[in-house]
Amino acid sequence: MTEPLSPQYEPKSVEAPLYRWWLANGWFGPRGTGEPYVIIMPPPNVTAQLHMGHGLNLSIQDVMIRFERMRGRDAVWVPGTDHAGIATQNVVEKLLAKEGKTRFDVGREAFEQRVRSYVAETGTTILEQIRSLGASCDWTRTYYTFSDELSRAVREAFVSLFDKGLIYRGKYIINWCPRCLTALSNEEAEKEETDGRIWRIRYPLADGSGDIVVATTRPETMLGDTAVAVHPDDPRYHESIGKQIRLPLVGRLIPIVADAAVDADFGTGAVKLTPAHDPLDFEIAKRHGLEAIDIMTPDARIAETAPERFHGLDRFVARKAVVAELEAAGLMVGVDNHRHAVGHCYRCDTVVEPRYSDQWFVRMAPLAAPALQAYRDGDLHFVPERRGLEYAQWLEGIRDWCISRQIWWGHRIPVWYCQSPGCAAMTASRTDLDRCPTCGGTATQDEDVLDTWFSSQLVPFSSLGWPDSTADLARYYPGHALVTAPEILFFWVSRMIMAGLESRATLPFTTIYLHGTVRDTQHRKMSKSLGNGIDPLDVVDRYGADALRFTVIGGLAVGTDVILDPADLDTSFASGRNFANKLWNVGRFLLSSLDGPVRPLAGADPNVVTRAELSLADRWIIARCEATVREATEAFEKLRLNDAANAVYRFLWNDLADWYLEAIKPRLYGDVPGGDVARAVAVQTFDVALRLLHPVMPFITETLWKRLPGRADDATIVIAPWPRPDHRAVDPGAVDEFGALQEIVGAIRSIRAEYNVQPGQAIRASLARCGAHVTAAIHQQRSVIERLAKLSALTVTEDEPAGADTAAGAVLTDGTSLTVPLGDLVDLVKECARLGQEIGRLTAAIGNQETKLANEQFVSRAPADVVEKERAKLASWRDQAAVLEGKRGQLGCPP
RNA sequence: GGGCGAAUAGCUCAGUUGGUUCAGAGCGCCUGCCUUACACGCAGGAUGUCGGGGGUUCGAAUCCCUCUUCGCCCACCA
Repeated sequence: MTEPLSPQYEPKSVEAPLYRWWLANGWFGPRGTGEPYVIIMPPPNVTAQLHMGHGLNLSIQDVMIRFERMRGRDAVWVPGTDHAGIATQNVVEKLLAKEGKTRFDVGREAFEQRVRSYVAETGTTILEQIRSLGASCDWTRTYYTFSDELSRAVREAFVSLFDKGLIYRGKYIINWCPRCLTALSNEEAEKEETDGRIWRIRYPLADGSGDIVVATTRPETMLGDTAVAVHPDDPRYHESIGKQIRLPLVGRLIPIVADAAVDADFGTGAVKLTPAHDPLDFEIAKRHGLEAIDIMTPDARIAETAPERFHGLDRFVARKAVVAELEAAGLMVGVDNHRHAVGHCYRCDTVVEPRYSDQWFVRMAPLAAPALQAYRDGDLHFVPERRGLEYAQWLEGIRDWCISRQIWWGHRIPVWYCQSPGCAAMTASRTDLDRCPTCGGTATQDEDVLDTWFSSQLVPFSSLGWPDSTADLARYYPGHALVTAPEILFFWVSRMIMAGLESRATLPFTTIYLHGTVRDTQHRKMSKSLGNGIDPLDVVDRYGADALRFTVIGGLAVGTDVILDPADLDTSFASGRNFANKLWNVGRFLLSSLDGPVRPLAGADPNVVTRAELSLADRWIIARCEATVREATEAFEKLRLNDAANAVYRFLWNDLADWYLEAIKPRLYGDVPGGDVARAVAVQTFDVALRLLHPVMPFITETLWKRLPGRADDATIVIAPWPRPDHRAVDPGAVDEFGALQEIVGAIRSIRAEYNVQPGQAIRASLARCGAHVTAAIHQQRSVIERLAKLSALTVTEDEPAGADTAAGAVLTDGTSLTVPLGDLVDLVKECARLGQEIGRLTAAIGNQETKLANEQFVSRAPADVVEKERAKLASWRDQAAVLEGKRGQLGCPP
């Protein structure tokens, strides 16, 4: 750890060994003391590869957990993976497809085995990738939603809900994915606005007395029609109610029924009813005792319940065939374009088919009520706040949750059916059953598995040992924050809240941070299929994890998306990469200037640096450091992570590096006295800044911090104490006075640039009309100003210096007059114009200000302090303008 | 169809309670510099009807109304 530092930061050589060192020392684990602070990681799919969404999500969580850890909390970040039922099954099915097989060819048990071994191989990949970002998880608690332990929790939750009557089985219209061959929950059927068509079809009355025209967006479903419905009060159809229709193409006789659910104003006001394939139709049919004819096979082909010529046709092929036949029969009245929302499978994007089938459901209303109440009571803190409204609205309109899936990869539903004809008992059980507990007959388990989200909703407590009463559970439940993308607010976050309230009678967390999405420059979501993704591992490899983290955190306004350019990583991650390098060089410079022990700044040590020894620059950087501590701490607390990161950035770059280090170089080099004090101040403020930055850039801060003087070999910034505000460091006088010096230096630099003074050429400058404090400051920091503005001499006079007829000049905001004699370099015409322009600007401002202050309304109604400030402003501007006029006079400028 | 939000520099966005952070930052752009920590750098610059219109107010990027344009969530008008 003591080899010389390279001029350019090389994250690759630093990060991996450092992470191993952290792990070896167990600093990410729980301390067991202090108030717990717990974050449960949203489990990535067990087959996932790290993408930028993870990069963003994990960076945020790690910042939060590291911040709280340094503040002394017993910070525990619980990582895990999700078995991801449908998604994982799809992956393995694709592998099988390459061998020309389906899961049905290999059989259920062999398939499950195949998935298990696949997951065993790849399951640790994503966790390894997470480590490369520097995530300070408690790896001893890594969970997996399909482990034996969590499977036991799933059974417990299921049976408990079943026993309370909150889980039931029944035949309803559910969302069916014909590709995945399973039922989906409402949330898993993503509605997408789609341009479609709506056809108007003539249905003839059986008695030949006329016809009725129905409208439909899915003509193929007519093969399963069992009625036509109209509104009972619709005068157009009053006479038709109760009559029979001869269903075209099929020949079946179906009734016309009246139901208030029909909207008379939509379409033709008459709805064809296909109870087996539409939820509204199903509802109406139930009320009228109508039959439901399922005309589709699981893979959405026309089934044998429809006329034979359609058998086996894909639903969209059948649609064309039905339309063609209806047209040929002269029954097609017309077709219109129609934009409507169509459900798509969230895993494979196939159009979802509403399907009548036997499924398991969770009764949600009783679970939703307390979850909604918690929000209304203000017990849930959403970031950004408006997301809470979405949460509440979803709960208000909650519908029962279909939890059974007709796939093979997942927690088998723990329900056994008695095979004895006389018994047929249905038993939910925590343990496997062979025999029916009622009659002792053979019992067989339900074939379906549970929705993946049924298991992941339990992780805030199942990952801590529930249903056993473990010490972990007692200490680390409930947790505190939950950080995730808004897409899974309903899938996961809401359900965790309901599950926590149901199983543990406590909210699983109280802060819900919902971050934006990572997008490309065209604001498209990054995706494999678009090829616009950024591989975080690639970014880490090029620029380091710290650069990635700073870039996303620093650019992350609360609740907004992060825009990155996949085609230009250099530019996308420039801010993080550049800052890391800057920081590296600040550290390199500082460390190289330290020889021997550095005196402490505070404490009882007789060697301590006293306040009297501090120069203005010292007091200023200490005050700025103090302000940064306050600003960053408050921003982290409010989860304004970008504000915190940028506050430290500004301090380190714009204050410490740009001004302070430049100011103390002569002292450090020994050219002027006070080097030991400067070293002490620089080391202390740098130490503080490193700690403030550590949550965002853990690797580089640790690397530099460890090299600061006086560190033991096993010292780590990971658990270093968070800097505390120190009122003794607050020093508005130093901030003002050093600010005046900065303005002076800036003004001289501007003039140098304006007149192309060679960077190496020292020039003279003089100041007049300074205030007492500033005069003192100038005298104390004369060498600093001379150095920073590259001056050969700086004089301070009461009045304007004589012989300034070949000088450039400027006035500072406090009225200080700056004169820079440049001899031949000064272009008099240009200088006159420059001063004139400045005067013009001031004159305009003075005019406005005079009008404002002449306004009786303003003077009488605005608060006195505001009026006073405005008066002072006016006076100051007049003063400045007068100084500039004087300069024009000296130069002999034309009026 | 219901609900919510956004529009500020070329790009991505800050701007928290209406008045000294009030017009800002980063990236990009222009000029000059390889000044013994850093060219992934230093110094100096340019750029805006704060989406349009109306209103409230002594005072509006900030509050209200309206229009326009984008975005998000929800939704069984077939």
